[in-house]
Amino acid sequence: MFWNKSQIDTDPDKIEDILTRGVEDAIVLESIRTKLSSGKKLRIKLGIDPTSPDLHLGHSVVLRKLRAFQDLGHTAVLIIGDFTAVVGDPTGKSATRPALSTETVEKNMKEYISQAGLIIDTKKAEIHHNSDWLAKLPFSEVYRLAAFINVTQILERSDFKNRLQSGSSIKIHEFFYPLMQAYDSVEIKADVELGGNDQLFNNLVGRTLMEKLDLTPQDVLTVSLLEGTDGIAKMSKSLDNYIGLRDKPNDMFGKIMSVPDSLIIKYFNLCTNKETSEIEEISAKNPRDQKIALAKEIVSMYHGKSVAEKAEKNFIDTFSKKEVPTDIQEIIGGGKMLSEIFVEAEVIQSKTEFATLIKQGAITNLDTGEKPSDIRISASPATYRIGKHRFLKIK
RNA sequence: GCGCAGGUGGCGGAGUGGUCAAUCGCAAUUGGCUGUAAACCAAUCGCCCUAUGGGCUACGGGGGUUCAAAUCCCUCCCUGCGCACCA
Repeated sequence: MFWNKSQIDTDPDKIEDILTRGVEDAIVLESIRTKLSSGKKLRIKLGIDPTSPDLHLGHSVVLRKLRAFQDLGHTAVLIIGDFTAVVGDPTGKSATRPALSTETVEKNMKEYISQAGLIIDTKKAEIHHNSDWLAKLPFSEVYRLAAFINVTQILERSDFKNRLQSGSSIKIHEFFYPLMQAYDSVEIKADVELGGNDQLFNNLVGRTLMEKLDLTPQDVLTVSLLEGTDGIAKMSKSLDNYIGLRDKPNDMFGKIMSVPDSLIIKYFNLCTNKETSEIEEISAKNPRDQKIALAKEIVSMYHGKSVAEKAEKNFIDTFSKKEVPTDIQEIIGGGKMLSEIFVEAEVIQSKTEFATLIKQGAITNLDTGEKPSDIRISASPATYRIGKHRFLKIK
């Protein structure tokens, strides 16, 4: 057996799946196909933005794509953009992004890698910090490289274009962002670079730069961006429309159920391993059942099958049958005011909120079925429901 | 350095001496409808209290004028734009 060959899986079906599922752009498609079929071990680059440590399903899309390459035996090369994070990536932003401290970056990265481990095999991946080479690059070299990149092209990017038109500032260092990212590709000799579709431009600069430096230009494969639970904007923590990979099973299940119907199939395609045929089968069902299948599938992926089944049961009992969930947060009453206990348990923000909720009839004592109307009632042992999905058991 | 325009609640963005805890939109919360979807209707949306009322804190920071300031003055910090400097 020729171990150096046999390590790479060149199954045409798997290759087609990689090239199509969730893929937005493949440049150059034929080239990637050829590379994948060649049996050569490829270096697949993914740049990581170390600004936020919490991964969500949005991040999972590209990581899953990377995993697919790993499964065929290729090398995942993660580039931690520690150097670039200090600069601030202008992509998609309407304003200059603030720089991060190196300590924050390091802390974020540790967490990031640990969470990415839920999807890719981080032990087999090559991990680099781009400060390793970017920080050492002499200015003369930077200057030389900069001559390969055309500002007119960069200005075509809508984010820059908008800022230019509205008269807001664009700093020179922001122009360097694509260049730096491109240089990463040069440095690690990437065969294929992955990214979200919003990164297409940056990734293509990598191609250009490699070509100019007489390297084989990398190919670029971008995946679709995933909308968040609001169904409108790209999933992101700052918009609070995200489903975190580390979310508690019940939360995860609930959040997925709150995703608009129109996105169910997209979620299936981008976030799960379900076969296309299976997805088609599911799409024939009514939306609620589709979504339950989706939620169950995703929760299984991150928490295991049995936990997912429990989450499903919890969901159906609590919301469909309107029963009381089984695993409710518990707290000792100790004769305090109910409002105090609620604040203490962090199910509400303030006593003022408590008063509002009481007024609105949002609080129910599930043991007696009563809705307290007095703000100043004491916390006797009982189970309370606050609004639709907050529960607290007082002992 | 000079000039101009700004810094208001999670965001956008009104308000330019009292009627401002601050119009409005988005987001959020709650109730209704429901599939914890969407859409729609209604209400709420600084904090605290001895609670259809009262108090406190808040409009970049600090100080001042005034019976009274988010609103006027001084000062500092920050952001953007223009000019100058430099080349």
